[in-house]
Amino acid sequence: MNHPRSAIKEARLRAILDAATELLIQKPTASLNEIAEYAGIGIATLHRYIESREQLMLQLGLRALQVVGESMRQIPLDEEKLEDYIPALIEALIPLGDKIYFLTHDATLYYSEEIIAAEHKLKEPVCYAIRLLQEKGIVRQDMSVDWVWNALYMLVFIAWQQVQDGRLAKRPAAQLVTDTLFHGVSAR
Amino acid sequence: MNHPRSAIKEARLRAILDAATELLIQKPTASLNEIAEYAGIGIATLHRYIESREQLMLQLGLRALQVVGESMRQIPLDEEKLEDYIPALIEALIPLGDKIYFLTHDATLYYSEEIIAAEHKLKEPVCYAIRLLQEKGIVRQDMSVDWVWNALYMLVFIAWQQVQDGRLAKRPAAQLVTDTLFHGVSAR
DNA sequence: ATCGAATGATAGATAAAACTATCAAAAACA
DNA sequence: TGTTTTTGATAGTTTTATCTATCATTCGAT
Repeated sequence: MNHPRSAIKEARLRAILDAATELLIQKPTASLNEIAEYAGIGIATLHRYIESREQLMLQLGLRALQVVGESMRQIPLDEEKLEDYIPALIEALIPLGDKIYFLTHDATLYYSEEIIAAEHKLKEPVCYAIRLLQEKGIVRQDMSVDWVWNALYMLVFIAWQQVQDGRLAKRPAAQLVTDTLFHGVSAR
Repeated sequence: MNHPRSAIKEARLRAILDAATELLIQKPTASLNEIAEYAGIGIATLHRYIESREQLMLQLGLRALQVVGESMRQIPLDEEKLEDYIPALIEALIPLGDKIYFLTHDATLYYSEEIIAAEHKLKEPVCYAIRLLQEKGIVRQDMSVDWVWNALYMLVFIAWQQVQDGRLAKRPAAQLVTDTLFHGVSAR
């Protein structure tokens, strides 16, 4: 029994997922009733589109990873201009903060093998790039690839948060993350 | 009706909170029953010590902030050796990762005014130090104090996580965070 | 305008966790 | 040892959110 069939239904499902995302960022404990209300639909209809809360969260997580993955694949890993890869990546990732929000904050997703696998697959190309950068002497070799990846990820996330809260302008955010990641907060 | 009266009771309450902390890190969705079992006490006794789940979470959060605050107050803000402040702070903060875990991951705590106020009070002295460091030309002035604080906080947290997972040795963790915070991941 | 599908309001079933009450057994204390 | 307090097991109540069923109304395509 596949819930969505036509194109219209898929669009509506997308709208529901968008609304859920938006509300859950404001209020991570929002119930399905609240989500339905926020999306402007009846609770019954919500249940016609999603199988369960768990499935909803899983979908949000997977969709997030998918969107992030697509953005990431746009960035070319050019051997010539290797040092441009990370800055370009950051630039692309910053606006997606809302999508990855769940991945860091929803406890139920921690257990999903599916999510963990997808997340791992996602970081792979980035880790590969980081390894290359280390070999080329651009990134420190005494820091693990994993550490660099995590630092990158976290900085992107807090930048997005600050933009969200209006404490940081959108435009300079990417440059700030890049600067901080590569050179830290030290003056000169 | 104040639940804990004698010193023994307070010790027991502490033990319960410790157990709860430990379990909730492994399994953020653990029920009170599971927590009681993990702590090796009956569910009825657990309820004799805590008023409700919400109160438990609040207590864990406040206790975390208290512990962190105490550690932070140990670090002297010496005008002479201003540049040693942050490294010393990081050194002191790394082992406390488990205490601050909730503050970043439990959704119910987001709403507590009490927590938010305590958190704000906590960061104040650090932000003051960061401001001084900026004035002395040690920290970049084109980055907001808030940004530096968040970067510091996040790096400490991911370091603790990696130590926890055995992906990073305990000893070099603080140095790694300090290095990354001040000079980033760039080689040379 | 009409027919079939989709919706929303409502009422209610189900499930799971939080919380309470009770009482016999154990522990603490004097 | 005898008394008081605390505990743990158990059973039961309350609460809350998820999920289902129904049906009159609305929407959309023709």
